[in-house]
Amino acid sequence: MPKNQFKRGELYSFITGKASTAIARRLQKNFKQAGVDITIEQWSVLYHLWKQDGQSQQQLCDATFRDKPSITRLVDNLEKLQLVTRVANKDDRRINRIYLTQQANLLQAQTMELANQTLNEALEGVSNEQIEIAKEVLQKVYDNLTPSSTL
Amino acid sequence: MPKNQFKRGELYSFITGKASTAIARRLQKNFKQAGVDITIEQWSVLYHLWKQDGQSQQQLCDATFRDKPSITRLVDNLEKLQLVTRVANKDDRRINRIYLTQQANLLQAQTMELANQTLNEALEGVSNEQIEIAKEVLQKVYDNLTPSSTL
DNA sequence: TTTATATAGTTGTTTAAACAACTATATGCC
DNA sequence: GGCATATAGTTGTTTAAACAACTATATAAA
Repeated sequence: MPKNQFKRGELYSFITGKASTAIARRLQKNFKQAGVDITIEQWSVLYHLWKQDGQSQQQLCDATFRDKPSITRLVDNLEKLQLVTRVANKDDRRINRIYLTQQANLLQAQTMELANQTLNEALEGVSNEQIEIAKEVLQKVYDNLTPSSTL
Repeated sequence: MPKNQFKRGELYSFITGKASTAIARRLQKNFKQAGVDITIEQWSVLYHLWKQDGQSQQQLCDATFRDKPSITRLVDNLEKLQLVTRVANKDDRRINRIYLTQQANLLQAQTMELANQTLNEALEGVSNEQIEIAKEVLQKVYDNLTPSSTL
């Protein structure tokens, strides 16, 4: 018999990612209420730059699980908002390094707090043990489906 | 102390839904390989119509967790593909009922099989107990963040 | 040095999401 | 009946994702 046979109805929510969609919508709403006028996708790029500034666009692709055109355009929009700057690399002129502006750094504490708050809203009533298992499952799913793990 | 304090790094994957994105991409790829030329979003509408045909657009909004403009345009595109038809309701002329075409019904068995197969790829090596807990957590997150549960 | 190949990033096109503003129909109240 | 309000659906606009095709630079091989 097949390893995992899904009862109808179970299948759908796993595929559509209703939960993560709900989290993203709530976070966007919380940003808006706080007067933070950036998209969640833009924030996700800033998030990785706060972890390490000056990453190349390719590094941001890997970090954010997006393709190169998506990052090109997100960086375009972040540049228009004066939150990052592209700096051409001297040694390898194919590479742009992306640096945060002062304006972007002003957003860090506030938005990280909003993200934490949003996750607390989302996970209200869920035990740490359950969260731990859910995270493991989601990580395993990701690893199962992401080519780099099979190379 | 706060109920759930997230270590940095844990936060990100929950918000971005990397796992569900990965599943959607794999399903799209599996559709393409099988010569099924529809998007996952279009499929998600068909999925709910296969469960119950003739739903109104509003019912499809609720079922697919999308807003009305999104459903309007998905139905537009599904109509262009001749997979559904809009039928104006006699009693209440505001309502369109959406009906599957024969062509759409031909896709049901194949795409449901591809979806099951994709989930099996995704959940390889994950126990049923873990899956059960992950599902509970995701459902709880959804309920926590979805207004209807608070009304 | 020339040529092939790989890597970094950009551009074009289609589909979809989010949000606001809109039209049309129905319902409830006076 | 006439008016306010709610509901169903559409349209416009911006942002983003996916995919293919492209340019520019670097590396490796001949």
